[in-house]
Amino acid sequence: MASESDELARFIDKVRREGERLYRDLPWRRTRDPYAVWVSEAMLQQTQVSRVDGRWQRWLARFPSVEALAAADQADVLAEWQGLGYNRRALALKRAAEAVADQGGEVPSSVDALVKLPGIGPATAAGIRAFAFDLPAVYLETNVRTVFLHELFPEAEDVPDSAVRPLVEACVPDRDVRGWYYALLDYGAWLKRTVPNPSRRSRTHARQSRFEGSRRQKRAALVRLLLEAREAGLPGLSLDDAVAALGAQETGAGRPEPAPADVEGLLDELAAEGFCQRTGLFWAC
DNA sequence: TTCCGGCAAT
DNA sequence: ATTGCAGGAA
Repeated sequence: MASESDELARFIDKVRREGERLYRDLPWRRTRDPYAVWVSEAMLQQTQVSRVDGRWQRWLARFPSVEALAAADQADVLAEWQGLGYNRRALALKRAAEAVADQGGEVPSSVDALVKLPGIGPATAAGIRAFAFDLPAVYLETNVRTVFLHELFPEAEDVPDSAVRPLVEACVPDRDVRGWYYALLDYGAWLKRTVPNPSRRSRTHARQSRFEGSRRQKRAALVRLLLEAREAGLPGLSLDDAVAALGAQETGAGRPEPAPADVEGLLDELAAEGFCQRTGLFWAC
């Protein structure tokens, strides 16, 4: 009689086989340097492998260690991040590096210590544990979720992570945690190109609001303007220049130009988040 | 729950 | 024009 553990054992065998068949020799799999692995995890949050490849190498060449990143100018860090998206991740990574450097420079390996660092949540903490330290971890992210839903919840809809997580936990191997999760990631990534995205049946799955014309797009444009002003040797970005640039962007796209007060509000929010500092009618990073 | 970037594939 | 991405924080 087929027990639940038999089903799980067959599942594990299949994932191992598929993982071997579909193995991706990604650059960040060729290092065990915790900092380098951490940077890869941070970059890969909501960002495709194809875009991180190249940028990860360039980042490590420029900021080769926790100490180097901690000592770097934040604006340089932000500039190096451009194109990866979600600028907050760069700020969090920089701040976390400063915290780790203050604590002696060793990247922690416990989930508790990792999650205390800005920008590191349960998934990233588990990724660092598994890939850098080869330690047991419950790594539940989109590719892993895809595999479990496809294999173990083939018909279910609106599946909560609370139903998936115990299974992920039950599958954590005694040895080669790293290889197990590589297999899950590679099989999951392949599944999404092969069958209708199983992750869509997760309760976690959410559609994102439209980017074009969004507030998000304006924020990103302002960050670029701040970096350009700095690059040009200016004391900062003036409200007038920001209003003009954003106005041109919006008008060119057939949208109404934002009011100066709105642009000022966006800049002040960026300042409050630590992207820049305000002095009078100038914002500098 | 909502917000946060940017891009390639479709 | 839509989709989804090795998620985290407020």
